[in-house]
Amino acid sequence: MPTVDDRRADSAPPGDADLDTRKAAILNAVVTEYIASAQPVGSQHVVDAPGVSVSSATVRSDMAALERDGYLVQPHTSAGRIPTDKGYRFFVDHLGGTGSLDPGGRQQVRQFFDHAHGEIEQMLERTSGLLADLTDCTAMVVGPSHESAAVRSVQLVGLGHRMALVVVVLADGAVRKQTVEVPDDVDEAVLSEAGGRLAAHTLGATLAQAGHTAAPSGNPTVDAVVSCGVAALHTLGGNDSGDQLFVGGSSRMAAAFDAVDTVRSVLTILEQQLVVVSLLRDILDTGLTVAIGAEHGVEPLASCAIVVMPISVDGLEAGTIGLLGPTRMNYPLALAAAQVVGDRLGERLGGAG
Amino acid sequence: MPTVDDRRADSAPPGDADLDTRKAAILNAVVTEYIASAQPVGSQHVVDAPGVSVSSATVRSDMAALERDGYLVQPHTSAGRIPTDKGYRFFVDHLGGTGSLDPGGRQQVRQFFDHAHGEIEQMLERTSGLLADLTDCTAMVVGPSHESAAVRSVQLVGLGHRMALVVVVLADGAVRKQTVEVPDDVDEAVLSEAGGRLAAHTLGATLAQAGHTAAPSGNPTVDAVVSCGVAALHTLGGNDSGDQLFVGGSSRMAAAFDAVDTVRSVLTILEQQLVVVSLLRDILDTGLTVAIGAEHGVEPLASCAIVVMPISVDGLEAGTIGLLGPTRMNYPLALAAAQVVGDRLGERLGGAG
DNA sequence: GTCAGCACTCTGTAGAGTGGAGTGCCAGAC
DNA sequence: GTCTGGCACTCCACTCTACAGAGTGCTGAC
Repeated sequence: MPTVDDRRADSAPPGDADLDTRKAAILNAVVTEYIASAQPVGSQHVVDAPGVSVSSATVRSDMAALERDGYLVQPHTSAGRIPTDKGYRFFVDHLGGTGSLDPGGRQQVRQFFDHAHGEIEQMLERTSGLLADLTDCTAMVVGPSHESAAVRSVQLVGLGHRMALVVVVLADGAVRKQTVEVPDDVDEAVLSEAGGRLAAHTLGATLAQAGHTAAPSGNPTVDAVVSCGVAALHTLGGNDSGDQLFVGGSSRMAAAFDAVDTVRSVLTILEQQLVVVSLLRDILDTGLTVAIGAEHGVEPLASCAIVVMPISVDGLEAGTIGLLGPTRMNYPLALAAAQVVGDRLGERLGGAG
Repeated sequence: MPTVDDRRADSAPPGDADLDTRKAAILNAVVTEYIASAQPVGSQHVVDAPGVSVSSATVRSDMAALERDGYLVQPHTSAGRIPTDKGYRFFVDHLGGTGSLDPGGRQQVRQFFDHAHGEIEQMLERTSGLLADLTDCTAMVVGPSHESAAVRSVQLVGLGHRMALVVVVLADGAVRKQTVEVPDDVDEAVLSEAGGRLAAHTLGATLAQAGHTAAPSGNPTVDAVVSCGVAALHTLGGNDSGDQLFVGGSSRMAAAFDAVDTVRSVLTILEQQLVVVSLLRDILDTGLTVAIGAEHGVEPLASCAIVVMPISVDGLEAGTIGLLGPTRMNYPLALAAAQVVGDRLGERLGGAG
């Protein structure tokens, strides 16, 4: 009597990559319908899908095969099927993959970038809102890293009360500041002189490259202020590891799940900037555009999928876009939106910096 | 036969203000237990509370009176009671009102401010996290408004590609920047000259006061750059209405409610900076410290309460702290935490600016 | 004014019954 | 070999009933 194992051995080798055309069509239909309805999909619902011109009985047997191969699961016997992570993966890689934005969405993107103005931070913040609106996902936008930007200007501004501000402008237009305490007897002239020396010391290098000491002047007061400034620059250089993250539409996560516990744990992750930024980076580094379910390895996000898209300016990476949703998110839409918005954002950043 | 209305007329005038001592003790006990358990409180649970040395039957009759007067409600006949907004209001105003932070919390606050460093924005951001940790509420921190801060320094920095950056330092240490497009033939010398003229034009005034035109120099190129700069300053002045808002611990809202719909609508509000900032402002303006349920008039937050606390530096208001939780939030704890953290933050901002 | 006792009400849960959606398998048709 | 209609089966979701438990309001006595 043939066992289940025998039967599996009979079928196509489990090395996947290609399902036969009809199975692929069925998987496609199941994923599409499940994304839309969030309900397990039965064989009857699949019968009318394009590429599936067979009866429900045949669909059932194909679905059973898809389940054996790990693309689908049944929540319980005699229920419809829902896609596994592997099923979504196949869908993204070989089927509905990328779609395109509907005309309304394209219009929205065009309007946004036509009217976008203001500084980069503000624009990134609003972009996260736009993406969330377009896709109904939570959007994450990581700004360009300033690590490699050269220092364009260093200035010391007195604030009174023995406090002064070191203001650094980087070549990409980013501004960094750091408050420093200066000796009592410092006047504008000393600040200005010290500022000049700081500038001479740092200009053209990156913040991280700025040395720890500066050449002494004749004036001990100036030297004291300069060394405060150098210390401040160093602090700024050290802090700069943390790229800027803008999260938009976190309320969408509450709409995506009906278990309030899931919502809470996902939100907890989103509050940790460092975790989010390095998560997006990790996904990009593994060469993926979409990380589904357990693929990204962050346990509380096991029921989520993440779409990432680098923002490139003149061929260089200048930030990242991320979209977070349930594993049954609308991948074609999310990919299209991330692509379009990422491109436009890249052009824009290139034009402005 | 006496009607319900007759009975109400018999009891103390509904002008509230004072309940008799035992009723107040009972209300206190109900609120306290409901805050802790989130379950309707029955007469039996109240019997042992301090100030209530009567039998459950008597408690029941008092609770019925409290219900008639609008302090308590029953979710259904034969259930325990839960406090109404009016009940919480009485609790906050006349009963458990303010408490004090437990030693662990006080320690946490001390440590936080001992180790806090970095720029103000970073500190406010982290403060929102601290408050969320202390109170298990979502914390909102509004930074000082820079509207009235005088301009300390204006600088023009070239970025290449016909772009330049106007960098403004305000007396309170805030830095504002705005990218401007400048004519093609501008070199460092022109930028520097134009920067000097901009500074002379603006120094000492607030951004909003900065005039629209500057005195002409002899050099038309410089004048062109200066007028770009003036326009940029004006833009900056206009943008500054939006105070900075930092929201921490929004995941706590998911833990506070079990209806995922409520969570979603509250999160949606939290995403709208403008709404949140003006909400906090409105509450402060009406002279309240706590807004409970419908009191603040924002419908989606009807099941929430908000604790607000101004941050004052040298007697002047320099920001706001807000705590958002369910109406059954721990008011004594929230008030104490807001008070302590607000005070420490005020001292700190005073010392640094 | 307070209290013990009692009848009453309502919820939450467990168990039984039922309809429906969906499956797996099989024998027969192409 | 592949596909199909038919059929028996499974399990969920829903409804209904019964019942224990928590809590109340009322009443008559102190």
